[in-house]
Amino acid sequence: MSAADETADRAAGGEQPWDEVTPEAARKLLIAAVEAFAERGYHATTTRDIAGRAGMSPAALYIHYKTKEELLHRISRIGHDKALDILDAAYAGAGTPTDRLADAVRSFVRWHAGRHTTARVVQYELEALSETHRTEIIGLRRQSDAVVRRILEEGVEAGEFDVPDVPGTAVAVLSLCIDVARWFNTRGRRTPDEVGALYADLVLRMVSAQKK
Amino acid sequence: MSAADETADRAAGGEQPWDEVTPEAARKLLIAAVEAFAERGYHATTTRDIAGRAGMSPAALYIHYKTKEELLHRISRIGHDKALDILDAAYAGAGTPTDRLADAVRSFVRWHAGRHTTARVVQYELEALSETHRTEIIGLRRQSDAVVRRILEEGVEAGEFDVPDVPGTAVAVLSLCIDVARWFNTRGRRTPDEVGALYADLVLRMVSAQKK
DNA sequence: CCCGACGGTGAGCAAGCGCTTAGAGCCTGA
DNA sequence: TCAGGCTCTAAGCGCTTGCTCACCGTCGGG
Repeated sequence: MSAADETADRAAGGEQPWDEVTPEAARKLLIAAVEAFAERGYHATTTRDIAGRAGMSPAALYIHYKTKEELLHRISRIGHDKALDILDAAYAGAGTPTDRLADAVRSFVRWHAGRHTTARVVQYELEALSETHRTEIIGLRRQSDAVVRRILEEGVEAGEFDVPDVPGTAVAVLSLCIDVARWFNTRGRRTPDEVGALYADLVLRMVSAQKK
Repeated sequence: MSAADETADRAAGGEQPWDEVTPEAARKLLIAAVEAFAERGYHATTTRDIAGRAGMSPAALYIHYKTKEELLHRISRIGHDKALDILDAAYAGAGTPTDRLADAVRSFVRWHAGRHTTARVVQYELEALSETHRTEIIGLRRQSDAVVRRILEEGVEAGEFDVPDVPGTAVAVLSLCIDVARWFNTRGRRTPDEVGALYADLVLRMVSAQKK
């Protein structure tokens, strides 16, 4: 990946992903699976389809992954880690709660728009995970929720936010951002950056203390 | 259904649904399908599962529906009609744009929470529809989008709203409401009414002109 | 009193599914 | 040079899937 690509990619909401997946064949299969799952859904995707997209035979899949479900779990786990990283980075950032909430929403939305293929799988295929894997992932999601709630609480304490219902608003903010993965379309008019900016503005309006 | 049930149901966001589906066996199958699709998703649901929930043999399904996909289409069509009705009613209502937007969000969210089983199928199983059926349904969704956009425009004209990006905000508002179907849980702390009220408040904050 | 229509069942077909296995090709190190 | 270990494939197994078909009970009208 060139330096220019890296810059463009970071602007789109994430660095080159899937680097952590090795060897290359395993990564190619995983990327093929992300595309297929995002297009048709986990259950409508066949192992033959995944292997075909990766230019390999169906049996090749089982050298790198025990089951089709393990593939989904790897995708879901990496994606949730990334999403949580984004929120944590915004929480740890400098500035007022207002700045940090705007930053969190902006970068979180940018990722869901720019990587909407991945995000769609990560956010909407939880039910297909095994019991064990699902509870693991749900733990990560609770952490995301906690980060947003904490930013809101700190904003309220600082007198910057007026939020009567912090847990409810945290759910709404996260829900708003996550659902970008469902409707966002690369062929649409907006770039991930633009959607991120729009959403950051909308969320700030939702929580900011009214000047009367 | 008793009068008390009807009142409780209307409060939950919709009158007794599926009345339009006859005969009774067809309705029982359809209700069973809604439950199964909402729980596991369309592709993970078998015709044997649907028939089993309805207390019938697998073959019975094909007396009332040509294919499994036709069942999904009937559900999706009826659900989208209902959702559009709710928005239209709010649009046609009395009061200022502020009142009507609050009403739209409140009742739309109440439906997505109270009937989240149905709503989940309606909102998240579009991809499983056939090409023809999907384009039909997408038309209905565009109408919903147009209604919200029109309320926003009228509010801006009336000077009640300050919305720099009307189409983008309309998408965000609808997205926020729709995603309730994904996370809402009957065993959670909030009633559909409470979520509706919270969301109506949040949306009004998103669009209302700031008093400075 | 019988008859056709209707709504239902039990059994099962063809196709496609996730996954396995036997073995081929190829790289690596002694 | 070649043995041992990886990676990958061709073939296919056992099972489930959406859907069909021959047949059956029930019931209102002539």
